[in-house]
Amino acid sequence: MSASPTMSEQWLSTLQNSGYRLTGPRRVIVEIMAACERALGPLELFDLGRKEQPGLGLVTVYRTLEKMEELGLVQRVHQPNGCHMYLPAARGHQHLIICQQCGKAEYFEGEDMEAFFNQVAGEHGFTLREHWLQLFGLCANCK
Amino acid sequence: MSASPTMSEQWLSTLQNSGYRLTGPRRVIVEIMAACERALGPLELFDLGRKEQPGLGLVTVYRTLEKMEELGLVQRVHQPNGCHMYLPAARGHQHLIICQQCGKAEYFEGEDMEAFFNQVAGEHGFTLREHWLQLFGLCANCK
DNA sequence: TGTATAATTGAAAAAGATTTTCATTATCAA
DNA sequence: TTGATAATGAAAATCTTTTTCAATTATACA
Ligand SMILES: [Mn+2]
Ligand SMILES: [Mn+2]
Ligand SMILES: [Zn+2]
Ligand SMILES: [Zn+2]
Repeated sequence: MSASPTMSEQWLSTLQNSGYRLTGPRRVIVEIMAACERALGPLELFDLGRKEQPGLGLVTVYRTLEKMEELGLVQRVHQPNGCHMYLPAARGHQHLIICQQCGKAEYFEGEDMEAFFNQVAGEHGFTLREHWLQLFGLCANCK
Repeated sequence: MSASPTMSEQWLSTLQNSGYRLTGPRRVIVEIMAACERALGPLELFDLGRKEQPGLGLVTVYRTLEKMEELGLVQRVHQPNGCHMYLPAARGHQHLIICQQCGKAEYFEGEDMEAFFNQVAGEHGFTLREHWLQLFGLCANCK
């Protein structure tokens, strides 16, 4: 009777099945991100990771984020200042609402908008290839 | 019989009326941006500007963009890589559709969406303070 | 018209975020 | 157990943007 695999175990399997090796630093980073409810920047993740893995390098954080993004495990959050933060990826295509105070992030769907976006693009003679929608505000706790 | 003021003359007046001085470098940057139909990055703007004003410094480009943004003359375009580009600002709140090939940008309205965004925020317990919507694709020329 | 003052300029240095290089170490298939 | 090779972290390099600073210039006003 084995318990259902945790999120971080799933992510580690995904990495391994994709040909990546499982290492201490990688495990720590994956475990933190898989359990994360708010957007984290590379430096924040680095600081959290070092508590578990003192020798951890910031480069490894960047490299692991890159792989997790490539595998669709995490997704980038665009910040107004240009820096990026990361969140566990939503399944399917979803959009984000992010608390400007504490970083808490939640996903929402917007199927109805996709049609609207395509229509707008068509009216301007554009072929739509990508879109970005993020809402910013204050979460229930922070307001 | 004076002709109606050009866009760049208007922008220069706005700068002057806001207490900023009119200088050669500033004029050149304003003239390029006011006539621009595609999103420009600071370095591109710098290269264009140097043709008119050989001694121009990149710092002055950044500083002038900052002032034009503050006065609502230009608006930032967020790029996926984190860097910023700039466009003449739309009047009122509009959204952008940008060509990934040539940078051509057009505005579109989305009043109907604002209500939807507020509803989404409310459902998640958030108070909405800002939103970002940008569409990316290929313009008629580029596809 | 000069002149004083404060704004503006560009070079250079600094700051930050991210990426690259490289020698060493660790994983894992055989 | 071992060997090929992936992964690591330190350090250096990149790239964009900001700050500092001494010299120059626009502009209000005498
Ligand atoms: Mn969407
Ligand atoms: Mn941005
Ligand atoms: Zn919050
Ligand atoms: Zn185009």
